[in-house]
Amino acid sequence: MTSHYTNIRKMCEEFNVTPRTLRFYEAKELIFPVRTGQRRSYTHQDRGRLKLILQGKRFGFSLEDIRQLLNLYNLGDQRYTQYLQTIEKSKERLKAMISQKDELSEAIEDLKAHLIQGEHELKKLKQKRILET
Amino acid sequence: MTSHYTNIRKMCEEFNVTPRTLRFYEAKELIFPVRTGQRRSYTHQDRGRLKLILQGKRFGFSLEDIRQLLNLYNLGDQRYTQYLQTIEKSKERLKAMISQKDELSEAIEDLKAHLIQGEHELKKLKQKRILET
DNA sequence: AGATAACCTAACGTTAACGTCAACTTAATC
DNA sequence: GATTAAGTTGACGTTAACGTTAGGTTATCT
Repeated sequence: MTSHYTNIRKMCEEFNVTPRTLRFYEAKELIFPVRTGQRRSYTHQDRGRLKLILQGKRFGFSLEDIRQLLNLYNLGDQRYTQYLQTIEKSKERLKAMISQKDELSEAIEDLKAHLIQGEHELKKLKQKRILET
Repeated sequence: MTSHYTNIRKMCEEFNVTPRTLRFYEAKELIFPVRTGQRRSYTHQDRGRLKLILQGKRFGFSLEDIRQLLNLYNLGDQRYTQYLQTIEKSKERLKAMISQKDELSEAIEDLKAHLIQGEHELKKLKQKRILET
């Protein structure tokens, strides 16, 4: 185990977040840096979690959603029933994500069509300007 | 033109939002119901806009983002230069949306893999329980 | 050792997107 | 015509996700 510790500053640079953000995520129990004296030391695990957190955020999950999702990645010492529940939950979430993706695809097609429309109009406007000059 | 007016109550039922929400969107200049006396009357246009607003929200656009996007759908009396700018803007947004979609797809694959993993573990746990009983 | 830099906690401030409540006006109903 | 229902305008409250001081501690550098 090459437990490679990082301080808060480096962590922030690496992921382009502020110290306040990392402390906030810790307060919300999303990451668990260890303490060296008073200072925080971030581990490999924290880095992995933070990556997932930022990814989750980018497509609109709340931190609370993400916290629950993160637990999916840390099973192993869980009890049987809890295990089942978690899997059920993540299946639901998967369904939600897929439908969100589908909706996004539709909206993209929609916007594309509008753009093509727009460029046609643009051509017409150009023509008119030439004729009027 | 079959200008079909609707009151706030029906509008809310139709789209499953509260009156407060509609008034809020109006204050933010996203919809423009006309007034019949003091009361608001929602037009066909408002309905179309509201539909787009709710769709936009579902994949994480802010109301301000949406307000700008909505202007895309109401060109026609615009001037040439503005037109160009708007199209440029929407192209950027389209790019953002596509990359968001791609990222979502990746995350979905990721989660799927984890689920499969999870169900394997589950089987193992089951076996173990049977053996232990 | 004294200054400076990096880190800490605690607590209040901020923005978006409404919720909630009070006090009032207009419309509908008995 | 009095009551009830529906709608209206403020204005203050709320939650999430941090930003922003303020004031104190610990390393590090000179």
